[in-house]
Amino acid sequence: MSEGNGPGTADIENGNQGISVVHVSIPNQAIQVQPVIQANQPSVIQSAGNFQTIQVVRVAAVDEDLSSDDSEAKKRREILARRPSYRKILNDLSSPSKMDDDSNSSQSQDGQDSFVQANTLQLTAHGDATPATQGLQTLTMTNASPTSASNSTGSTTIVQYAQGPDGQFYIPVGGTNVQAYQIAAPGSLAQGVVMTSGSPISSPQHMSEEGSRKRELRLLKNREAARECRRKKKEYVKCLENRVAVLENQNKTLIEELKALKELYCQKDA
DNA sequence: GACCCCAGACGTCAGTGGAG
DNA sequence: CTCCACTGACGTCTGGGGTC
Repeated sequence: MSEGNGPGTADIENGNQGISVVHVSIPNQAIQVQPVIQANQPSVIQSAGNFQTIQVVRVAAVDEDLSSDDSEAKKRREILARRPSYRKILNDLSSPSKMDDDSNSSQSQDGQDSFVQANTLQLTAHGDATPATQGLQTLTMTNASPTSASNSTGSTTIVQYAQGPDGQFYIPVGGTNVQAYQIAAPGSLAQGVVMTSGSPISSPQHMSEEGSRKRELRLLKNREAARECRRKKKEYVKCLENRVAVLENQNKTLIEELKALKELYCQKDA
């Protein structure tokens, strides 16, 4: 849903495979919605937080392509079998889950800014009064997902660290609220002991200052990437679940249609 | 309250694939 | 070939719920 959407607004998406999704958000109070849908155009009505999300799905190409050649279907199957990254999958689908719960429903999810790459880094000095963090560096990852990390704000994700005069790194601890700082000596970020252990594992002598700084930066970036990856994976799963719901609904409609036609045929026959 | 279990989130490592 | 982003796997932490 685009950001400025007020009550009674609608978004129209065009996903692949000819699936058009219309999202309508209406305040929960006293609504009477009678979506006009054709027989072969099932609707999904779900409530999301304070809004009713009415999803009208038109599965056009899926039905209309039945008569087309098999090569396209093969192509599609191949693409599915190859299992590309979540980013690619979701970019292709361009239909991020709109039925998200509270955490995501208020975010901008028009399929564009949800999946932009966190590809630019900006280092800025950050004044901080904490003695251990004089010269605190702020690693700002612009274009990062708005829904990622607890310490992300808007479209930027801020990761903070500082390096003391002894070459040691100081990393904020405590999630959203930067409350305490722990010493993270170069090389101390070994698996499993990351933030909880203050004791270095390998001696700093073996690692040049430049090398350790590079390592810390790499870890910071990888940390953020992992967070982003998990978020995308969740969104991907939600997207799949939504599609399952839509297809189940369509299946139900088709079965009912078949049933009605059968009855009609039997009546005519009798 | 103490303990256990479980789900979810996190950070890190290692492997992979694409871009230059 | 190197660099980097992405992602699966692993271990850890944390909060909630259930039981005693």
